[in-house]
Amino acid sequence: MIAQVYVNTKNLNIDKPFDYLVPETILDKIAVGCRVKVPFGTGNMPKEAYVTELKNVSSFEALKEIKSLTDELPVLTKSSIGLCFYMRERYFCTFSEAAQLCLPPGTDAKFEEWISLTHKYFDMLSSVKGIKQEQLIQLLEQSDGSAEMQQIKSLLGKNARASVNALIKKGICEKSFRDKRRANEKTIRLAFYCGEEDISYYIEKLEKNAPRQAAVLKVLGELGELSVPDILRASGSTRNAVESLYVKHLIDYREAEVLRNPLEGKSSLEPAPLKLSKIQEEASKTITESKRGTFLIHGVTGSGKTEVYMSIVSKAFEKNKQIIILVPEIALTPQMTSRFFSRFGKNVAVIHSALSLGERLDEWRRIRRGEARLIIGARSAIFAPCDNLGAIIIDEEHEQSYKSESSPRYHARDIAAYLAKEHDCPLILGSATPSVESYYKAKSGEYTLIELLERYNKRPLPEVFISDMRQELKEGNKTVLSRFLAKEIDSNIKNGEQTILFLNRRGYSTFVSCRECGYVFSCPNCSVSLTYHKNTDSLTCHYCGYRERVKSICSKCGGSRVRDFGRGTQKAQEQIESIFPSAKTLRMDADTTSGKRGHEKLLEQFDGEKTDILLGTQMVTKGLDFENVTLVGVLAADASLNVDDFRAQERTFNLITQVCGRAGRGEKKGRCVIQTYEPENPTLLLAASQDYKAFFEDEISYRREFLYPPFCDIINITASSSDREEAEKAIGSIAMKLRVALRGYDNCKFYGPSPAPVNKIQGRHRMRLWLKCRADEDFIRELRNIVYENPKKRNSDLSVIADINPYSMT
DNA sequence: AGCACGCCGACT
DNA sequence: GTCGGCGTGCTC
Repeated sequence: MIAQVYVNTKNLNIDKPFDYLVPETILDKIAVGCRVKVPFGTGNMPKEAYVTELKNVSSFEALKEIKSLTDELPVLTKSSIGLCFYMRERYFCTFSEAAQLCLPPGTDAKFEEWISLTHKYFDMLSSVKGIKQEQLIQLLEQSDGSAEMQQIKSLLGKNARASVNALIKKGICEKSFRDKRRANEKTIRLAFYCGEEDISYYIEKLEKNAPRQAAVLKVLGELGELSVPDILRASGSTRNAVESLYVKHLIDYREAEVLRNPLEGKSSLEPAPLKLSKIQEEASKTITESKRGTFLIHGVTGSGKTEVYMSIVSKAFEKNKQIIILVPEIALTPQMTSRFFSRFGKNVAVIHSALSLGERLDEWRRIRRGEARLIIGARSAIFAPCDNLGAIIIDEEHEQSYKSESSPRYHARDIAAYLAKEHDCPLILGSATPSVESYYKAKSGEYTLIELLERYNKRPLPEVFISDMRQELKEGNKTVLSRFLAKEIDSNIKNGEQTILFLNRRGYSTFVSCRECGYVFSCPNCSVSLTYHKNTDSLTCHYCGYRERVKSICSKCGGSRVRDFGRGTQKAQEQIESIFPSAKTLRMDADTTSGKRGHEKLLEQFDGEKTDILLGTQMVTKGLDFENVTLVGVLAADASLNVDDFRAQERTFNLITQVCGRAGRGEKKGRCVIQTYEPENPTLLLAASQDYKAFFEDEISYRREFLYPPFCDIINITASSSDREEAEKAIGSIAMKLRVALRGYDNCKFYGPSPAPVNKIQGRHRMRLWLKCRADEDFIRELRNIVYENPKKRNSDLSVIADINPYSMT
């Protein structure tokens, strides 16, 4: 038998099928989707590879043999193999880069090459020639006869391999390979009864003279296999007693894997019966009865989307199917997951960023075995190894976090669409503010639109006020708070109600500049302005981490009027604390929520302690649900409105909608204050009246007129290299070929090539070419050919990245 | 990528 | 002669 495999590599040159002979020993075990270890290349270096096909003939003659089988059972399902090929085409990545996302976490094999001295090396030393060979032998002698190839390379430099080979030929050295795995499944030793007679026979027999041993057997008889500590706890016996039973061959041990369930210890509550409103019931019915297709649930905050999801899950469970629910990482709070856990108990697998590698592996295995049937997780959970999907749900589908910003640059929505089609199951998108793309598809009939526009408890939406900050400035108010907002906060503090303030900036201020010449302190590596951090009194680059001390003298003109510009959360906190000295204020941003559970801890603090004001960045806009919050303030709506991006209006609308959703979730009515220097802006006005449909109509006509998604796809091609000329040359040749090749396509528009908005990151020069087009299969294939046939110099660090419908153009 | 092979100049 | 730098082609 012959196996066709793809090797584990990021290199496109070897990302193609290779054939290997299947050895007799694994003939009955090997299957498509298994990982194998194969000798690869002239050096026969061991490499991990994925079996994609089993066959009887090959067009190659000199086939090598597979070295060993890694998995007893296939790790890649048929469906994930198809998905990997799809991603390989669409996202310009290798098969194995795509496969990595589908595979059990932390189990990829890394191989080390070790060189050691042979037993008889001493007799051959006379044949050693040259300094390098002597150096190598010296190294090996000093390190107990063997060393890792990497170490040898760093000592001997480029021709290390030649010297090693020479010594191997002479019989002085030999090479071997060791493999390393990151997260092996944790195992535990279980004891079980293995006597010949019925267990009660021995219990009776031992009762008199060895009551401890009898007790052990009793426990094993009742509970089956147990770990030794568990036996001792349950029987009150001793280690000696257990050992004696082992010597008597009445018990034996076996290794078993331990599942570290992250939900362990959390109580499983008796689920309240699922009560659906008529509208919810109808929504759920529409979806479950039509069995396939894409559904967009436009559900305002508090309309009870979650109940609809639960009902869909229940129905899928009845048919023994699995379900994936994607939520933004930030929404994976215990608050939210415990609702699903209390209803579906041990069937739930939750995948979030705070899990350890081992915990992730355990969850993966539970899903693969079908023990976990409801999978809740962020973006990458879409790759959960389900072979029996009954539905995929993407909550808050407009969220940017569903787009991967590193290779493979996929969008979870696209992957979900592919999988839903493969498994012939429905895909459900849910949002209070659907992405313009999805809503357009729903309106044009490609998706089925389901509207849940009534708040569950008929509670009114918060009242929204707009504060004109120009007026404030004119009248001498230079603080971050308008007088109206300040008054509202004050009355909230007096009433013992809580306030959330949202500021779309991080750190102390955005940038530092000289007021005399206008010079902006920027990063020497990345050409972006540096951000001032007060706690370290330093300027930091948010791209590369570069840091410098703050200077009081301008480095360009020598002027002394160097000031920070804009207001960040730290500065706002200071001002707010001085305006309300008796109030308790908490700040929430990337700096204060770092570390495991940092985010969670902060929220507990806000909920539990008597905190008046929560001040923060993006994080405060999402998923927080506190009854006592009755006032929400957007300190600088302009900050997100004036970003150089065609989605700026959409983002601002979403943001304000979400922020407003935080107010008045309890009995009391909420208020929301939006501060801006542009109070007549239509997006702000529509956001204030919470009119999504009107906003959509505005936005879609703008997208149509200026040709933006959904009326086109955007493809971003970035060439970067530490050699600026090389990056320029590469992007230039791609541009030229693209222009020729795409002449036949309508509606293609080129922009560039030009330096990318951030034209240097970590010493690499970045050139950008982007285009508007229809990214269908043919187009992508053509693009793939052009991007990758680009001749690359041997020793260059040139990289060319293509990104379909990126969210960030930096 | 990582390796071998082959070609060329510098030096024991 | 031969060591070592570098360009080219191949990996089942």
